[in-house]
Amino acid sequence: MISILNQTTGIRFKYQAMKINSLLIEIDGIDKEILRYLMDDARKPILQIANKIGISGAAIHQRLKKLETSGVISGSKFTVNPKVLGYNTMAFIGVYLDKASRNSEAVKDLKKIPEVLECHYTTGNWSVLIKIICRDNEHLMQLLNTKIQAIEGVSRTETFISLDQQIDRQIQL
Amino acid sequence: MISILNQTTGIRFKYQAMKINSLLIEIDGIDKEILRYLMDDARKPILQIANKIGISGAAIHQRLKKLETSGVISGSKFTVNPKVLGYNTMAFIGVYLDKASRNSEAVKDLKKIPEVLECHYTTGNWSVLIKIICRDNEHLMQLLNTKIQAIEGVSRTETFISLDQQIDRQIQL
DNA sequence: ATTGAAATATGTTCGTA
DNA sequence: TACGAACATATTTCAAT
Repeated sequence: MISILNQTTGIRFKYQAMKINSLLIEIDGIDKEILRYLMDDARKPILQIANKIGISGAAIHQRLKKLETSGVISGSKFTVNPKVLGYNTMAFIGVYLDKASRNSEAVKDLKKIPEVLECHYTTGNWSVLIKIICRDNEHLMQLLNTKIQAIEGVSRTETFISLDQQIDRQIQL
Repeated sequence: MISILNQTTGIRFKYQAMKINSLLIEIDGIDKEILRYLMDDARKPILQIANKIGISGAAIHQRLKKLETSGVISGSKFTVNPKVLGYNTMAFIGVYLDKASRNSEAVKDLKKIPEVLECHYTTGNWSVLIKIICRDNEHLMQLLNTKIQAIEGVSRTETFISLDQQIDRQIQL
């Protein structure tokens, strides 16, 4: 067990140290290498990864199981290209709620809008910042006027259209 | 080949129709159902999906191939949980560039910062809006002071810390 | 933690409707 | 498009180190 000494007060925070230990998972270089392959392609065969890294497939399999049970891997997803389906306009919308306490109800309503991809409870002027995908500007306008502004407690919105997403990636290992 | 008749001019726009055809991919209900399963879990066995939907595995396989070659599916990814690795602070940063023409160089520099997950060229006050993942507030501060502000052309930034990501999903089919 | 080999499960192709 | 059966790959387990 690690304890941290506060230099000013002289008090050791053992509780704090324990909390940090229970949350933080350590992964080594081989784990990182395995994950780098699978973060790029979830269906990459274990044996191909094994050959590239130079350990057996069984070892990779065992490490992956550990990474799953420890929660490092939270799942796998097929990624769909919205543009091919006709969704060309991405936008960020800063939403003002007249009472911050309305947040949880507002989020429930936002979840019902399929075009809403992300919702963040943020510091700063807005109550929440949302990311949204629409077919075009007209669709975006309709959403703002008939869905977002219609949510109880929403007083005002500020919209930023993403003309080009220049970076899109996960955490780098 | 489809041609579109302009009622006013009487001219048929074959070229336009072809262009629309090449961009917009139509997918039917079965495709959507297959994708819904795989967007949730890229490693879900085809035969399990086949049983749930009520068609053969070979048919699913054939449809998936079509969805891949048409570009509807852009890949598959293992998703890593940043919190478990000690990355607890997500933030959005609005970046002002003193010249809009600096954008492409600035993006190159931003790509070199591993903590930057997204970068959007947006309408509105900022030149770009970036999404970033950090270990904690101190790490965020260091990044702002030593990496982001150090990029040539960056005049000012506005930071919004995400205290809680309440929605995180792909386009809904 | 790692291995190779065996056992099981899954993906892919192909002839046919 | 869809099917089922045959075939090819991938995964998981296991005994041993």
